[in-house]
Amino acid sequence: MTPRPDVSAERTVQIVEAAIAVFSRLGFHKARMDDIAREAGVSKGTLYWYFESKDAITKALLQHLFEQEVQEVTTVLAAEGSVSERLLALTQQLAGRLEQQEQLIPIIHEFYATATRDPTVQRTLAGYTQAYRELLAAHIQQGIERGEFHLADAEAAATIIGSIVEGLALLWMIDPQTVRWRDTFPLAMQLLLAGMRADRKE
Amino acid sequence: MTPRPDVSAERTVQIVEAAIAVFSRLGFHKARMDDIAREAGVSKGTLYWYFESKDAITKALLQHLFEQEVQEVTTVLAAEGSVSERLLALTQQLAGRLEQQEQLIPIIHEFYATATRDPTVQRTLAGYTQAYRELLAAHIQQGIERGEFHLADAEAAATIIGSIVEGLALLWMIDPQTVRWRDTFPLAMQLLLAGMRADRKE
Amino acid sequence: MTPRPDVSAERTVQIVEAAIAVFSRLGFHKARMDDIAREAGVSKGTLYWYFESKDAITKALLQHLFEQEVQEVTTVLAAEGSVSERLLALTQQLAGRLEQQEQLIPIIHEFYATATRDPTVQRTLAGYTQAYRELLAAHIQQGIERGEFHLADAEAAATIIGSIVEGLALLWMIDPQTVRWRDTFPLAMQLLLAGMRADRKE
Amino acid sequence: MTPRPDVSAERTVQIVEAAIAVFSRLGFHKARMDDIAREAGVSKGTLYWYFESKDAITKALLQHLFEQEVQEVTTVLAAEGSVSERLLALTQQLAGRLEQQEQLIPIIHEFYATATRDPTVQRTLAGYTQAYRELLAAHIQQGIERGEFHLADAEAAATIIGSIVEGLALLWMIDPQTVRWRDTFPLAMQLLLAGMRADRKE
DNA sequence: CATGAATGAGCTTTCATTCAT
DNA sequence: TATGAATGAAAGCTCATTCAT
Repeated sequence: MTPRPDVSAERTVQIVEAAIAVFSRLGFHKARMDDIAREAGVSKGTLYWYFESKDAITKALLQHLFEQEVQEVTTVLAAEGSVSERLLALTQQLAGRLEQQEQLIPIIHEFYATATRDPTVQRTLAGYTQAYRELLAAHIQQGIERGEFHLADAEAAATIIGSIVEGLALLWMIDPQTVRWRDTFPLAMQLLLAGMRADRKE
Repeated sequence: MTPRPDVSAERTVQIVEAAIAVFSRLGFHKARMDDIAREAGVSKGTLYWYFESKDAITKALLQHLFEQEVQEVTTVLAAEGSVSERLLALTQQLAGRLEQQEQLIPIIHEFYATATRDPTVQRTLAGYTQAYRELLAAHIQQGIERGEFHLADAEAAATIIGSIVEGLALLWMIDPQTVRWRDTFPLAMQLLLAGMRADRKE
Repeated sequence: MTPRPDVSAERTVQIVEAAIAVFSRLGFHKARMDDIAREAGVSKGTLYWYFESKDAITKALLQHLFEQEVQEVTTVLAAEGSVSERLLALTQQLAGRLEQQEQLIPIIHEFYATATRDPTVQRTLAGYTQAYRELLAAHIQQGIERGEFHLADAEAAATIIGSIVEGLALLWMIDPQTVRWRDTFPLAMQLLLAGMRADRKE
Repeated sequence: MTPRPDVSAERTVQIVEAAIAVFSRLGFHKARMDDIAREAGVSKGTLYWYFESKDAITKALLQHLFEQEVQEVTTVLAAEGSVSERLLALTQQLAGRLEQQEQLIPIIHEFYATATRDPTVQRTLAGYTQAYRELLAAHIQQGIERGEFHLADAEAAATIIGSIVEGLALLWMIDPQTVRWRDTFPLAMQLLLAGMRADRKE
């Protein structure tokens, strides 16, 4: 008669978080369902009660991460100030995020790599990156209209910013010793914004 | 008893190229040694005659790919003209290369992702990206000394260019429909170069 | 506090009938307790309230089926007329039953097959087939005593009739296209009865 | 250079025979691939080198048995003498075979039971039983033409004989204590043959 | 040098059963 | 009585690697 509290939601989170921990430690392919179960403090069967498969856990995990990311970017870009200022603020925001989630970057890249061979993954990821780029593009367009930037193609500029984010994270993953994200990202943005402000004619 | 010619070298290349084909088709984790053997037209045992393990093939493969790349970049940057012109020429060069090697991008990303967990891969890849960045940095430094750029940190600028290359390739992999590498990469370089030429003061 | 009516009996039947439906559809080994629960419209826990295990459901199911069968055979054989006539009537009866219960035949065969390895199943099934054969034997014995049949061993003859029933059902299960039970079973009985009536001397 | 002798054929037989032993002991569903491997004295991997799956082993096994059976029946029926005599000889032959293969009968029935749910199994089994029945039918037809039998439908008679064979084996499987195959099968054939010889008019 | 049969640890997923509520 | 979340032992299959020939 006493309805048990619905633990479904928290169990799901619990499992996803365990998966994040295990994937961070071992990577997707070396992580076994047993590892995730042990980390989550539940049995292997419970994993399958809440998720269809290992892949399903992975997808939930990444969805979780991407949603957070788009959300944060939205918030930062909604602040006061010139578009340039907001974009520079974004670099700080993302630098912080990267530092927090260091160990997740390889998982994300493993997942990226599967996009070419799995249309569902492809579509999901493309959806997120498009949302991201559209968000940036809208702000850049605003900057163009306000006369802040001299630029024809806001979309392309947005893609370039996205590329720098992803590319720096990637180089950092390959070579964390030498690549200094914290300084380099703001510099990149400064140079890019300077270029966008400049009256180029060639 | 005429000594047979040493077929070692060509067998090695044959196997590496088979591995490239198979990895492209299936990805690293789904590619079986049997697949590579069949593709190379040799037996599985032969694979192990020339390579210690699947990982060893992988490393040879990466070497194969990156050596070519660094070589080409070196050549392009050795051309006549201002540093800006040479860097813009580089964008053309790399765009062409990307188009030719579409199918390799996901493999390379799989390896990037493993770098965090495999120190050998890490070291190999870091070595290549460093070589790449140093090459760029040297040219940018030249540009600074000639007064072409107003910039303190040639290394950071080199990293930024590298990031754009890698980041655009990544976004294109995720979303080939929307990301237009051919146009975006030159634009990125133009904006960046404009920024590097500008007298920034903040 | 009016005592609720005992729903035990109807729940039991409800579950057994659900099991029949599910086993028919999927076979014993592929049928999961979840499937039976869903089919019965109860929870999996309820299944275990009424039955100890999947095997217990199975045994109840077999009982359910065989009790009906022995009952019907008894009724048909209790009719008026010569033993031959009654046995021929039985063929009509069984042919009809087979047609109604087409989907049950494979399940029954799965249980037959397990008899060798499960003494309980063995005993249960052997009990039913013995009851069946004794019933037939009693009637055949009557036929012998009345001079209708020239035959020494009523038991063996009963077993033969049982064999034809089971064997035809089996062949029909294997090859429903070619085996025409409706015609073949009466013919078999006619030939057998003719043989039983004949004065054989070898 | 010295070609190794092809052990493929004998390995296959070795595995099938191990499977027969294990299936006899445990039944199809309880038999694990590990059990078969251990019994055959090879590794589990070797099983999969020679057979695609557990099912494939089962099918090879049964094909083996059925082919033998049809072969033996063909041989016995090719003997001298009246059709009646040959059919009676067949009962001896099959009784011997049954005794030898006692433990295989449950496996065969497990397989029969799957026919309804697996069209491939269905087709295979139907093929064998048809071959069997056609063989019998041809001989019975001969008996009809020679005036040995008074009978319209040789096919149906063949099916009846087949039913008795299968049905007796089935009842014996269920109740080996009470069903006496050795005596009952010849009696069944005698009664049936007597019926086929008799001038029936009802 | 080359072959390919053989190995066996490892992994995901299934599902009968239990038990707190 | 009834529920359904939780359990965990299985089991089929894969595949990098080895090694006798």
